[in-house]
Amino acid sequence: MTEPSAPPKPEGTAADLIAAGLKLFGQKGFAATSTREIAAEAGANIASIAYHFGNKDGLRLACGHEVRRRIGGTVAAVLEGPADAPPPSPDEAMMQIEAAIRAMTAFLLTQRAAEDVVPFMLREVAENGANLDMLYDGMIVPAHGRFCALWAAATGNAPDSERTRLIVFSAIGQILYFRIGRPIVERRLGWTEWGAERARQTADVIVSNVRAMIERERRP
Amino acid sequence: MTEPSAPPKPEGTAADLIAAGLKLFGQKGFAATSTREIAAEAGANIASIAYHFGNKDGLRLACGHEVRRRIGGTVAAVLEGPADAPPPSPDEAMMQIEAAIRAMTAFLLTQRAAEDVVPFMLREVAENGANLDMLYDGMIVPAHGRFCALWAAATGNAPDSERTRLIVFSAIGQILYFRIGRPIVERRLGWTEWGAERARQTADVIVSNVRAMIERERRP
DNA sequence: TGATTTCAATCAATCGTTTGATTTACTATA
DNA sequence: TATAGTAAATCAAACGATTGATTGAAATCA
Repeated sequence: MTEPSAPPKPEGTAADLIAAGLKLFGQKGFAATSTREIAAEAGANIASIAYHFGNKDGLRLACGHEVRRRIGGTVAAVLEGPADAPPPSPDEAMMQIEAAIRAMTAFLLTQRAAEDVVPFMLREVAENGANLDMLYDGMIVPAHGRFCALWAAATGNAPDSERTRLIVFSAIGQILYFRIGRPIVERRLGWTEWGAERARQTADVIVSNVRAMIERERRP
Repeated sequence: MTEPSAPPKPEGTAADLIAAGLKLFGQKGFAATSTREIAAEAGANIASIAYHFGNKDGLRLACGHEVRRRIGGTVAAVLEGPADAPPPSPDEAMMQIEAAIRAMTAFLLTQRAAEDVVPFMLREVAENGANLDMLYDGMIVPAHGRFCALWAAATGNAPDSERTRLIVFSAIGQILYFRIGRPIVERRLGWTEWGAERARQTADVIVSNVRAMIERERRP
C-alpha cells in the first residue's frame, strides 16, 4: 500500500541529486547551498535539477520525501512494535518507552543513515520549510501519538490530555536536544565524537529521567 | 569593568542595522537575508553596513555582541542571584533551580526582548556560526556551570561529574526544546499563541519533571 | 527511429561590496 | 558671533561575481 503523496523511490541521477541535496541542505542550509554545488556533489549537470525536479524547491520537496522514506519506517518499527499488540501493562509500557528512547538516541547520535537526514530535518522544522507539513503528519504525529499512548498505559493518565502531551514532548525533547545542541554538549564535556558508548551513556541519563517522571506521574 | 571583547553599545544607524539584522537573520537565516533587506528594514543605506561593520559578517558578529548584551545580564541575574551567596541547602538549591526554570521558560516563550534574540541565537548554534564561540564562553558555560553547582547542592552529587553535566543539559534541554520545537508543539496542542498562562503551564511540567529527577538523584 | 536523459553555454536577476560625491555635526579661528 | 575647516556619516549609483533557471544540441537507451 503506497500513499498517494509518496512518489516512487528515485534512482540514478535523481537519487544522486537527492543525496547531495540532503547532505548540503542539512550542512549549510537551503538558501546557502547553490544548485552548482549540488550538481558537483552529485556528479551531475546543473540542468538535471530542473529536469528531474522542476527547480530547486522541487529538489527540496524530494529530499523531504526521501527523509520520510528513510526514517519513517524506522520510527514506526521502533515505536509500534508488533502490529496488533494488546494494550501493555504499566510495567510493559515503561519498558517499551525505555526501549524506544534507547533506539531513538542511538539512531540520532550514532546511526550512519541519520547522518545527513537529521540535520536536514532539523533545518526544515526550524525554518518552517515546505516539508514541515509532510514530516509533521507523516512522522511526528504518529510517533508522538504512539508515545502518548504508551505514557498513558505506564502512568494511568489520559493519553490525550494536555499534560500528557506536554510531558511526552519534554521527554522526547531531551533526546532531540542532545542532537540539536550536540556541538555545545561536546565542548562542555570534552567529547570529540559520539561512539556507541557515549550514546548509551546519554540514553542512560534520559531513561533515568523518564523513569523518575513516570513514577511521579503514576496514579496508584 | 568591561571585557576586552565587548564593544560599546551602538547607537543611531548602527543600532538600527543590528536590530534589523537580529530580526531578519533570526527569521530567515544569515545566507537567506540580503544586505538590501537589512538596510530597508533599518531605514538605512546599503553602504552603511560596510561603513559601520566592514561587511555582512561584521554585522553578524555585532548582532552576536548585541545578544550577549541583552541576554547576558538577564541570564546572570536569574542564575546567580545575590552576588556572594553562601552555598545553599539542598532544599534551597532546589527552589533556586525551580525559580531559574520558571524565569527561563517565561523569558524564552513570552518575553518581548527575546522575540528576535532567541531565534538568532538558535541559528548561530545550529550553524556553528562565527558567534558560537563568544556565546558559548560568555553565556552558556557560566549558565550551565552555575546550574551544575545548584544541582550538586540539591542532590549531593559532584558538580563537575559527567553525569551531573549530562543531566543538567537534559534539564535545560527540556526548556530549549519547547522554544525550538514551538511550531510543532503549537500544532499538536492546538495552541495558537503562548501567553503567560501557557508559559506557566509549560514551566509547571518541566519543574515537575526536574523535581522528580532531583529526588531520584539524591544521595541520602 | 523515437523517447529519455545529459551536456555546455547562456540568460536575466540578484548578490555583497565599492566608489566618489554630498550632507551632517562639530571645532578652531577670526 | 560668524565663518572657515575637518572629520564623520549618509547617499545614489555602479562594480564584478554568483545566483537559479533556460536553451537547443548531443548522447544514451530501447
